[in-house]
Amino acid sequence: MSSFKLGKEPAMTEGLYSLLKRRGFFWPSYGIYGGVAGFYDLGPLGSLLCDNIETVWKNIFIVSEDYLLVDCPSIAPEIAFKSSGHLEKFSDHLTRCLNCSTAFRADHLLEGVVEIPDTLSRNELEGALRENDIECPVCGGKLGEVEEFNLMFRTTIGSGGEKTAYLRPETAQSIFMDFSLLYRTNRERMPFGVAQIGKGFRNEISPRQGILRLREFHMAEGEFFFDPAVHGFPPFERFKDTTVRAVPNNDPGSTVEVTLGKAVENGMICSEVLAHHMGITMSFALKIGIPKDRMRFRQHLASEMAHYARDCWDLEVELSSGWIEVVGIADRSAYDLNQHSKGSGEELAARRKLPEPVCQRSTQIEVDLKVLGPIFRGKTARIVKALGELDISHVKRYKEKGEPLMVELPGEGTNEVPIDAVNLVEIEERTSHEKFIPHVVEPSFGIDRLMVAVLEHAYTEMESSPLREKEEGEVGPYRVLRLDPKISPIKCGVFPLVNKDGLSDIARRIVQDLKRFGLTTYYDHSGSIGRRYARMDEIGTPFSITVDHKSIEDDSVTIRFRDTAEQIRLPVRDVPTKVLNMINGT
RNA sequence: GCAGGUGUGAUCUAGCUGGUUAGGAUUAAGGCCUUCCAAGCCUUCUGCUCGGGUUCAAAUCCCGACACCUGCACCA
Repeated sequence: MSSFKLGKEPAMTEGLYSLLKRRGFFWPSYGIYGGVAGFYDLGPLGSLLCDNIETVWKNIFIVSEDYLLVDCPSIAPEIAFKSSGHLEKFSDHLTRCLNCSTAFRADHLLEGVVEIPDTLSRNELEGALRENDIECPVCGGKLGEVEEFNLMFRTTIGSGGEKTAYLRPETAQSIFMDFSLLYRTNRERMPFGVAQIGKGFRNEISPRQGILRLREFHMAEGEFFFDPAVHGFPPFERFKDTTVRAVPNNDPGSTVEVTLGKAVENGMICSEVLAHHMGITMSFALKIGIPKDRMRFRQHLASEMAHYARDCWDLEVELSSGWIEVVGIADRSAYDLNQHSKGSGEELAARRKLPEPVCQRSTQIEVDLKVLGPIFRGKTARIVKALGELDISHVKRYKEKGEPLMVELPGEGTNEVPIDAVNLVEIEERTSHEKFIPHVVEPSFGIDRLMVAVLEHAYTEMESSPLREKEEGEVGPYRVLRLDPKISPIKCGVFPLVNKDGLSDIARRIVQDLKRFGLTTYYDHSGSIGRRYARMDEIGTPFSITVDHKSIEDDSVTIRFRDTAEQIRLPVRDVPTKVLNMINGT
C-alpha cells in the first residue's frame, strides 16, 4: 500500500521533506543566521515523534528486557576518553599539501610503506613521511605538518583551572565508568543490561544528507553485561526462529535469509547474546513501523570495526538515499571495563560462583610482634614487610636449622631476626566465588535516523483525497503519513462539523476528556471538514472525531480512521477507551 | 576539506541579456457560506541567504562567507 518504491524518487522525498518542514517536524538550526551544518531542530511534531519512539524503545528495553535506565552527563573529563581510547582512536591524522592544499590522512599515505601505519603517533607519522619522501599524490607538492583532527568537541570545565573535557561521542562510557555501582544496584546479579537515552556529539568533517548525519544527535544505547564463560543465553529461545536478512562479512556481496538460531549455530553470529539483541532490535523496528522487507543486518568488515568492537552487526534500512545504518549492535568484549579499570585503578569486575568451593592450602609467615617490637622499634613495620616478601621455603630451611633470619632493609643494613619470633602456619582458604570482567554487547540506536526511516516509509502520496466527489480545484498530491498510532505525534483531531448550533462546545468537551487520558489532541474548526481531515492526514494523526447534529440528539460522534477514511459512530463516553485500544492494537 | 552546481515569503516557483510598488500557486490567520473528505467568496501576514564591490540604478553582474545538493575524500 505504501507508495515508497525502490530507488531514488526525488520528487517523492521532496514532497515529504517540504511537508516535514512546513508542518514542524524538523528544520536546520540557527536558520536566521544562515544555519550551521550538522545541526537540526526538532519542531513541535518532531519532538513528539522522537519522544514516542523513545517511549517504545523504553517499553522494550526497560519494561520487557529489564534494563536499568540511567541518565548521565554529556560532558566528560579528558581522562575518561583517554581511557576509553576515544582520544587516540577517534581522531584522524591529517596532512595538507602545501601547494594544492588537499588534505590527506597521513596513515593512508603510508600504507604499504610502513607496517600498520594507523597505529603510529602524530610524531611517528610525521617522521615516516619525511624519511620516505612522501609527496602529495595529487600534485607532487610538499606535505605540511601532520595535524590531529579529533572528532570530539572539546571544551573546558570551570573558569580558572581550564580542565579539558569533551562532549561525549556516545552515551556508553558513563555506563562503563558506573559499572560497579550499577552492579551493586542490581544486587550483584549477572547478566544485566543498562540503558541510556541522550545526546551524542561528533564533530563530523562533512555532515551531509540532512538529518541522517548530524553533529549532535539523539541516541538510545544499551549495554548488556554478561559472563563470557557462560555458554548460551536462555531468553534467546524467543528469537531462535526469527528470520533475518543478513549480509555476513565473509561474503559482503551476498544477502542470506537465515534464522538467528541457525546463524549462531554456524558461527556467523558470534554469540546468542548478540543474536538475542538483534532479535530485540528487529522487533523494535517492526513496532515503530519499519517494514521487514526494507531491513537487513550487515556485519562490519574487520577493517571498519570500531576500536573497541570484536564483532558488529548494523541494522540497515532501505531509504530513498540507499541502505542507511540505524542501529549498531557491537560485541565490545571486556574492552571498556578493562580500559577504565586500568585508567582509574578501580576494579571493575563481577563475581561468579564456582561450581563447588575451592580449598586453597597455603603456608604463610606469622610473626610475634611482642618479640620483634622491642628489638627493632621504629624499624619493626619495615622488617615485617620484608619478612613477608621472603620465600617460604627459605624461611622453612632456617626454621629447621634454628638459625636467625638475615633481613636486608634498603639503606638500613642487614638485620638479624630471631627465628623463634617467626612461625610458619598452614592456612586453608575456601573460596566459592571468583572475579571476572564481564563482556558487553551494545545495541546503539540512532533515533534521528530511525525517525527518518519511519517517516519515509509512512509517507504516501495519492492523486486526490480519499472520498473526494468534486473534480474542480485540484490541489497537488494528497499526502498521508501512515504512522503507527503509537508514535503519531497527535493522536486525535476533534472537529465540530459546522461552527454553529453549539457543536463546538461539545467538541471542546471531548478534547478535555481525551486529555484526561493522556492523549494528544488537535481541536480545529477552521476550513471545510475535508480540509481539516487533510491536515490531520498530513501529520499522521490516526483518528479524527467529528461532532455533528446527531451528536446533540444522542450524544454520539463519528470517529474517522486516517488510513481508510472510514467512519464509525459511537457514544461520546466510549471515545477515549476506543482510541486507547486502537493505539495499543487491542 | 577539494571540485562543480544551487540559494526568491512557511512550502513550490516566475523574474536573473541590470531599470516602476518582485508576480503566481499552495499553506497559514480572520470572516462569510457550509450537516462529512484540501469547494467557493472577501480580507490579511510573511520574501530576493548574508557581507562587500561595480553602477545613476543590483534579486539580476563580480568577489567573499554561510547553507544545501552532487562527486571525491572521510564515516564508530
